[in-house]
Amino acid sequence: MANPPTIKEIAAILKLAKSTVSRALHDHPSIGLRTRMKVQELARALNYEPNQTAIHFQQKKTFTIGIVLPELSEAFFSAAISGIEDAANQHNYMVLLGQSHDDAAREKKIVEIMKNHRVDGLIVSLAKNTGDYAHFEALKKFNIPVVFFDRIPDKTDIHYVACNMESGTMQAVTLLLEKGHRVIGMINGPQQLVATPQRANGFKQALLKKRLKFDASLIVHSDLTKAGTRAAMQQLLSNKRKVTAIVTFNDYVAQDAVQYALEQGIAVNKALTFVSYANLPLSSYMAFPPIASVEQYPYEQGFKATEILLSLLSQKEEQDFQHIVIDSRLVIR
Amino acid sequence: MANPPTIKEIAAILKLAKSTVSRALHDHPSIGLRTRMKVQELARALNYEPNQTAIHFQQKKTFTIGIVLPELSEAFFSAAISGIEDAANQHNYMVLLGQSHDDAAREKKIVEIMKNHRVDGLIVSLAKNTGDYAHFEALKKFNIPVVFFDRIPDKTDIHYVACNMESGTMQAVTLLLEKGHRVIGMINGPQQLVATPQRANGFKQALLKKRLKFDASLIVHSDLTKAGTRAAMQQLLSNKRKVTAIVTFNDYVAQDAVQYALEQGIAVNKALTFVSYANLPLSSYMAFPPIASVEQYPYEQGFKATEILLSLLSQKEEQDFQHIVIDSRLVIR
DNA sequence: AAAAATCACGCAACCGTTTGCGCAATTTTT
DNA sequence: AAAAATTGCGCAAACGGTTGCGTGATTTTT
Repeated sequence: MANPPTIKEIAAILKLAKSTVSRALHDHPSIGLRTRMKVQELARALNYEPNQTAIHFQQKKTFTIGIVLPELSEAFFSAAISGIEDAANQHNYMVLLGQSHDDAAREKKIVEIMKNHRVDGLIVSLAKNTGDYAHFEALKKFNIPVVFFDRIPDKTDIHYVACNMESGTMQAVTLLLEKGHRVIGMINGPQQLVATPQRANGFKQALLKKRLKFDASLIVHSDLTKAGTRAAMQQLLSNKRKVTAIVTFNDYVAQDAVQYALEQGIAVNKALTFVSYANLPLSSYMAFPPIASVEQYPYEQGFKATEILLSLLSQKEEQDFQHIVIDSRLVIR
Repeated sequence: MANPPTIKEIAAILKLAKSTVSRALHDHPSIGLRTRMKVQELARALNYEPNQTAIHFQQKKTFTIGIVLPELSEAFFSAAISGIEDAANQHNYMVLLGQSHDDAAREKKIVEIMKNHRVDGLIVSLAKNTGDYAHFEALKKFNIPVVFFDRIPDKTDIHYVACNMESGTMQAVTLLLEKGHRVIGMINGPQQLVATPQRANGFKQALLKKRLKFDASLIVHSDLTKAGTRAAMQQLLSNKRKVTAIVTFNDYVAQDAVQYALEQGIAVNKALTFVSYANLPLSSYMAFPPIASVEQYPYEQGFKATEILLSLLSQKEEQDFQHIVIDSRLVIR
């Protein structure tokens, strides 16, 4: 048939009311066993399937969650989305996708489109230049909960899942210290990312614990572009002290930093040792991989964020703001 | 407000009919300029946004395309999905996501859920054990077009986008021949994948062109697992002739093959040269990357598949089956 | 100035499903 | 056997838009 069968058609054939058919299909107790059976039988025979768009419209619920993140082709996010999709699927939710390409304006547009599509909730990892959260605030008024993960706003009146970079960073720096490094640099990320100060703190803590002085000039920042990272490297390598180890913001930064070092004729992981954060499950294939990486559990973050969102959706009342922090962990190669 | 403003509310405030408001918002010519302005002004003031679920229901169209593929965390597919999302977004379509995890049963379930959600069309890359296409046939009856990409069914009454491996393989083998290699092996993939014979053909063609004899024992097969690849390597290296170059099915296979070679004390890319297929955009970071890779254009495949799907959606009449073949191309490192 | 054409808007049905309420028929209670 | 409770089903409204058709008011034509 061109058009799928509807309840109305079933009702007409059986000479019943639409409402009766609807209830029969839902095993409503007020419908007699016989008619219930007849209806279900015919429905099966006709290959009837409820029109979800009608149901969504009527129930004001779409069983769809939107997910907005910077870049699907980044390994970290593709792992996260995998976790999101798995969790959603377990609860029979669908996943609507949108990538911001790290552009705040596009992120805003996507959020609005998703709002109009009436997603039940949103899972978001911020674009790196998102500074204004108005488009997310607006969702609260429409009763669309948002759960952030990884790249989260620096606020407390939100739900989020994140990985605490402090512990992992401490472990990383401690490892380097134990290996004898005394002048350790860090290429940190943009200031507006929450993870940036966390890394800096972990860095300082590790030094503090060993009663070593912290030298602020050893932490430089990259905007995560190749050029930004190269500039950061240049800055670090021109430090008056000789840097023998570097902690990079993530594996992409590590990539570019290592490349720069090689160009300068530096023996990577010998004269200059690298430690990074495992955005990439594939970093093990790098030609000069960092000697250790801080695992950030993208799949788990996505999965957990989705579970929180779904629980928010099932409770009618406002819930307390959920702040789930997964501890990062150093993985030594 | 708890509830978004509706057309009905605007109509009530302005003491107009719903229909008038609707038309005014759409700049329908039969509405006077003054009322049109007034309506649009109020709509803006109230922050009115049409309820898409209502529109979808009414128009029997959701402006959503479903996408079903094996594994989001595989680099190839995550690049493809990126292309799909970009193309869809350009046309104001949304993307519903589902991963089959290479399980035919799950694939079928996802397709059905998407059908019920009334996606306008579907983009699919098959699970590797999908042998039955009934769940896709069923969609035709519901007027939901499907475009396959990369992992496509072996049929002609479908739309698809794929990458022809023959040309790239020829280029790869030709490169090796020009470098002086005379005993070239190939680790090919499972027989049921369409791309497998294509690779074999490209291999033979390249030899033929140089008037060289083809030795069937130099093509071995892997089931794409690590063990399968190692067995294949063993088989190749025990050939009575000394293999000096190997073409591997993809970068994962290359990974395992290279590892095996290193274990055997073979100087990779010196005593034994590797060429592969770039499923991984990140293969450039491998410790011993193949000297060249056949690019398969996942982003472009996804993008093109989406464009085809959208064009199918815009034409009311049945269209001829689209078979787009993108030529693979050798990329030398 | 009367007839015709045009303009600007309202009425009502429709998309498919759910659900509160009402009511007749049947069964149970006194 | 009459009253009360229960059972099984139908009626109709509602969700928020879109659209064909009708109609009164205004403008144009002759």
